[in-house]
Amino acid sequence: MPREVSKYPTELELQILKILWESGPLPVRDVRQALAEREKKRLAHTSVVTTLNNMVAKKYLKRKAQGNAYIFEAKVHRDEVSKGMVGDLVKRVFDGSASALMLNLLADEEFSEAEREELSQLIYTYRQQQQPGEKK
Amino acid sequence: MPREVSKYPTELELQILKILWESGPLPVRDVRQALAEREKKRLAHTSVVTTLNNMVAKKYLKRKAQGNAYIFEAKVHRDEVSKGMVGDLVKRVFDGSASALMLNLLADEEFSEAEREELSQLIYTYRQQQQPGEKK
DNA sequence: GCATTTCTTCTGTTTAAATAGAAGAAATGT
DNA sequence: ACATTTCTTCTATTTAAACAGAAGAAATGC
Repeated sequence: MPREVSKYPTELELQILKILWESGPLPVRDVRQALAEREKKRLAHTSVVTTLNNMVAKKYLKRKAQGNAYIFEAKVHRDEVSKGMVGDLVKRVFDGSASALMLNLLADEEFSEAEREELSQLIYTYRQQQQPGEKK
Repeated sequence: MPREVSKYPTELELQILKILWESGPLPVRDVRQALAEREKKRLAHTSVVTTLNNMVAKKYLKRKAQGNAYIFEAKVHRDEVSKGMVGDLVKRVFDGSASALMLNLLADEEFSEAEREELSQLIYTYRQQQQPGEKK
């Protein structure tokens, strides 16, 4: 059995998703240009087309005709993708423990004092949202 | 240009690393058995061998002769790998913002009240370690 | 009117990863 | 002694992903 289809976007797919999340529906040439400018990724026009069509097949994008060409638009939301990818990492690397990931982040990442302040604030915020006995 | 070698362990490689991190140096058959038991992954003996040797080539593992066979041992530490993979995710998905990942985690993951308590504690702990003016 | 540009669809190449079989060396049981 | 088990090394197969070129339709410049 060979490599299976990845459940989450690949590197290039993610770069394209980011472009479309930020700059709405775009035709191929604009996606290509954004890849060149923002990711320093210089691809042939047809390479971008192929990838975009693959992404439509994978349901990451939808496309609609505009004049004689197509424009492509993200069909998945940024938050679902992030959530899925983080969840996957938590499962695979930290055996399902989100706290373990937190710990790793706190220990390794360089947070400024301001950021640490913000983070503990956030924890309190989310804590208060979760009332005792609340379901779902 | 085709797929490039991933800088971080693939799924199977990670499963093997976890086995070796926890159960020290092991011969092929024990790795194979652990994959079957713990990951429900039932591979031919030679498949495991091939992967282990690839991992030696990638410097993830080292092997040494024991009697007529080899035993394999993790050469990379769990923390470096976790750190690398988390850092990669932060960079690719959250454009380098670890706080954005934190926010995502807090918003999406189901933390218990006790875990939230523990997390805010952790933030304080790490904050205190970082003295003003401290370098590195 | 025709050359040029602009798209699209189809086909093709290359490599990593996943997986495994064949062949052979060496130790082992009886 | 020799069949069997146990390892190893080498070679092979399959597919996804990352590209990109060829061919053709259709709009556009002048």
